[in-house]
Amino acid sequence: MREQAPRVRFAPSPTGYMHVGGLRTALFNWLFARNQGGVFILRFEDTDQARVIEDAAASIMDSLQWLGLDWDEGPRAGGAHGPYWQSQRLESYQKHAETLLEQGRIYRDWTPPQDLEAMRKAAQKEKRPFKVDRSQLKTDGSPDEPHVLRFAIDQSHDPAWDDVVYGRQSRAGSELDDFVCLKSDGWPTYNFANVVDDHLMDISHVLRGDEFLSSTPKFLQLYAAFGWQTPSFVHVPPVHGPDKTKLSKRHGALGALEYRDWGYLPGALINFLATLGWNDGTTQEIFTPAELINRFSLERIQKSPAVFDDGRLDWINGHHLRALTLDELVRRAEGFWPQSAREASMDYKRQVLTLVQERLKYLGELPELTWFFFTDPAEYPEQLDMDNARQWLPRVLETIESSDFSEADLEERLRGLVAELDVKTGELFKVIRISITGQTAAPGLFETMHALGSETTRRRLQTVLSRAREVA
RNA sequence: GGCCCCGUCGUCUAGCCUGGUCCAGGACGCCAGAUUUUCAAUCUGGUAACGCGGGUUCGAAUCCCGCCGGGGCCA
Repeated sequence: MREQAPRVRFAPSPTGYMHVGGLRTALFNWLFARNQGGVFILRFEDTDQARVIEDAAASIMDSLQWLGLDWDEGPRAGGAHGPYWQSQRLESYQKHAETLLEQGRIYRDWTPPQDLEAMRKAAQKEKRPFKVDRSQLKTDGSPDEPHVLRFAIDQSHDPAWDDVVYGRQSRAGSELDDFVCLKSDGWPTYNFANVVDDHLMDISHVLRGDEFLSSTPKFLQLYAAFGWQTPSFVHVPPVHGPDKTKLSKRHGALGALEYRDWGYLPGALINFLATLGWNDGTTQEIFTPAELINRFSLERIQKSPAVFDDGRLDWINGHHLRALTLDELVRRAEGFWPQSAREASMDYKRQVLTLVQERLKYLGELPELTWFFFTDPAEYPEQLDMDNARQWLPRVLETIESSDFSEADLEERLRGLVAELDVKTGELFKVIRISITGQTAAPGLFETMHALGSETTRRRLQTVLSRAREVA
């Protein structure tokens, strides 16, 4: 155990957008680093050239930035341990492989890929586990001929470690097989590059998905071969889809930027992801990022997988939305307004936001919730009773004729009308509501009328009245 | 197929290490009620779980064993 501030890294492969599962791993790394006053490093593992996608890295960085997961070292940030792209560190891998080659811990293997494939198939056919058998490999040849560099597992060394999440882990050395470190084209495998970089970047805690649990023993042998100190390992359980398999793009798992575009708040998504597989032991459900940083601890990370439940995300997001000050909400809402709101004044939009704030689950709902504040309804739901409209709307227009259109005055007059007409409040208000909003559900009636103003309110009531008369 | 990991309400989880206070607590969802001009928000109540079987023990969600189920890695 080291005394210095921890150094952690998030090391995605830029092979596509990053969905919420990967994001949570990044979040745990970040929370831990910030909680401990440590260093959060971003490194791109782009050694699988065939799978690298051009804009993926940029999209991943944009996602992290949007969420506020700032990294201290990495692309765009720099740092003393760069470069932070594995594709730019090839020489280093070759040099380190060379070292182990000289020590006999790595050997050259000229076995043609098709031979290896045949062995694999044979094993499968005989239903026995496939394991690379050194004696069957072609280990002599000319260094000029294409070959791979393979790590020689020490079968007598049973790797063991104390996983921060999963506890004591160990594996028999005899179960491990010699793995490729450098491919014939000189590029490193994930297994090799990963270990070399974590060491060179002085990573103290390797916090990553639990799919690496089973390859960790191999890594441990590499560390030992190099004589390097091993970092702490913190494997985190996967995020599952509704079908209880690891969340993937096949589930339609969204990326952070899509949540951004739907109008989710970064703080809400962080709140949600942090509590997927971690909790602070209290019954608190809603956290600000600062609170999460304060309370985060590796000890309280779960062992079991957690299903991604978007209903819960909506609830959390609604909560964060309601907690926003009006100014903040106005700022966040920019870009989510319906087209028709373009000409509207800022004051008016503020007024509208006040009315819908407690109804919003995410900002993308803004158009459907507010369109009628900017556009006259063109059609009306069938719940609009035309007979009632024909009968009552003239009286409504009369009643509000001299109103100053303050909420209080509108309320007083309309409630008075209810008494006069001797109808149910809900019945009368329903006709008015539908007439001015085109909807059966809307913000409070007086607030809405007040916001729309006298002229618009009258015009809409008049329109419905005309229609009602036409029908009759 | 081999190896590894996991298993508390539909979902997120507390509790498990240090057995009794747990006929299992909180939250989302759902249902009902209150409020009420609709919707929402809010409040109140309800719904619902220790995978199964053994064992240890006066007593097990908690400890041990087996099984079953799910997931991951290798290929």
